[in-house]
Amino acid sequence: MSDTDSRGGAERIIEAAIDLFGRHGVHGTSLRSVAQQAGVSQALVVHHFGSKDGLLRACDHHVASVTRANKERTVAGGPQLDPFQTLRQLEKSQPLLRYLARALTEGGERTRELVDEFVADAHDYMRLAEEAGFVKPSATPHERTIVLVIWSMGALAMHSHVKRLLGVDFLADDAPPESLGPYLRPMLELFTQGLMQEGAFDQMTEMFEVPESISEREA
Amino acid sequence: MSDTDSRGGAERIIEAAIDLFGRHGVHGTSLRSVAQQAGVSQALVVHHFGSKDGLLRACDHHVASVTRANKERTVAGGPQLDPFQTLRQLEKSQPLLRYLARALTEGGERTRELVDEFVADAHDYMRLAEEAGFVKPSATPHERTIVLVIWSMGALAMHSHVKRLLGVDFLADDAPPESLGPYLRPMLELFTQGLMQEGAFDQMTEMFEVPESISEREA
DNA sequence: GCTGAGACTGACTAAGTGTTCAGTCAGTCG
DNA sequence: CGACTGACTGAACACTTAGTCAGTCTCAGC
Repeated sequence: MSDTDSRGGAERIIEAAIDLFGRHGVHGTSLRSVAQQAGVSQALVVHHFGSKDGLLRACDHHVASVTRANKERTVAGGPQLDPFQTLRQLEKSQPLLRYLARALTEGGERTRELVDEFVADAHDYMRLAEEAGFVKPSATPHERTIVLVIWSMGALAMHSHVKRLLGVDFLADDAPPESLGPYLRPMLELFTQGLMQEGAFDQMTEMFEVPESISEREA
Repeated sequence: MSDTDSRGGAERIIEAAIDLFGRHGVHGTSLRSVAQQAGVSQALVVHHFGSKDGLLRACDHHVASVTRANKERTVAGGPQLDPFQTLRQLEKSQPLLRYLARALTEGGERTRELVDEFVADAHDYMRLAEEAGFVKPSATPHERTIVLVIWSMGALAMHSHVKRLLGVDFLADDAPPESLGPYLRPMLELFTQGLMQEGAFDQMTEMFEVPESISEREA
């Protein structure tokens, strides 16, 4: 909306689209509103991206490239429990994370590729962390990693409830690391001392003791 | 759709609305499509519920009453790790769970009440399970319960990815309990043996426990 | 100068949206 | 019987939607 914006129109449009798609969903966002927020005409949006679906794909591609570029930063940061922690430290990460949170649930087939990439990365980190002696070995390492990624993604998708219930804002731009405490502290406690007493395990696993068909799964 | 439907119009409309809202979202569902699926005119929908928002509230109320009615069943079932497990055993629970999964993420303030209820219930269950010797005590029991509920809700919201990655379908009507194995087995393993080795705990909790250590880090 | 390409726009279209309204029909009550 | 109620409908309403189109502007290259 500012008179002097050095960035090109297409770039401003994608930025506005990510913000509005994340805020109100795809169906709840019109090309008009995207154009208005970007300070351009609606026709220009179609001119650049062909259609609303084309704009959506461009947004996905943009988010994917940003997250991919951050993989190196994640690797350098040592063992990581939360795959989105490094994304949070990006500048202006709030709209991007909000878009990602929404895409994870209503994206359907579109987000499949991105999620698979998160899982693959997490698998690498877990293997490294296990070799470094940070995490314990598992009877089903593949499934365990998937469950952990699902929980992280799910918690991101539930960010509004997390903020209300714990006072932890996953989308905050300038949140200091210790502000995540009310979420991370019980998580770390669960991941060290566990949740259940020893006896409860055998009692509950009986129900799921099917032939070891799943353990065949491997990459 | 069927010529002879004993149920009243309002009931059929709510059922159709829950199905379509859960499938395509609120913005992606028109009153026309709801009326068509219910085998009724669009005007009747407005006649019964006043507006689209009124229909939405009626759906929320319906879901809330069903889940509330199942609280007793949950209590009788003993210690429960997943607050949605009993919902899954309902007949025709698939549309209801899908609606719930979508409402959890895009419901915003609307779903606040329902989520708070889930948390309050989970708090009761955790206290009972702790007294029964099933789960270990926690330094932050309140936050721990919230985190567990958030993970459960988040996993439900991620049901499409869970199905693709683990072959576990949270929304399946006729799924036998052991079909949840690939999800529940690593979860139980995490909750008994934990995830991290003993040494890793102190190393990572430093960041969130003592404020002085952080100021030292920055200096 | 001129040409052509591409960013960019206002005006338009056809379809779809939630909502309004007048009115039909089957019952119920006095 | 007539008055009345409530479920139910078709047709219209005003509005928004994604997408089209003709045409303007800027600017590099000849």
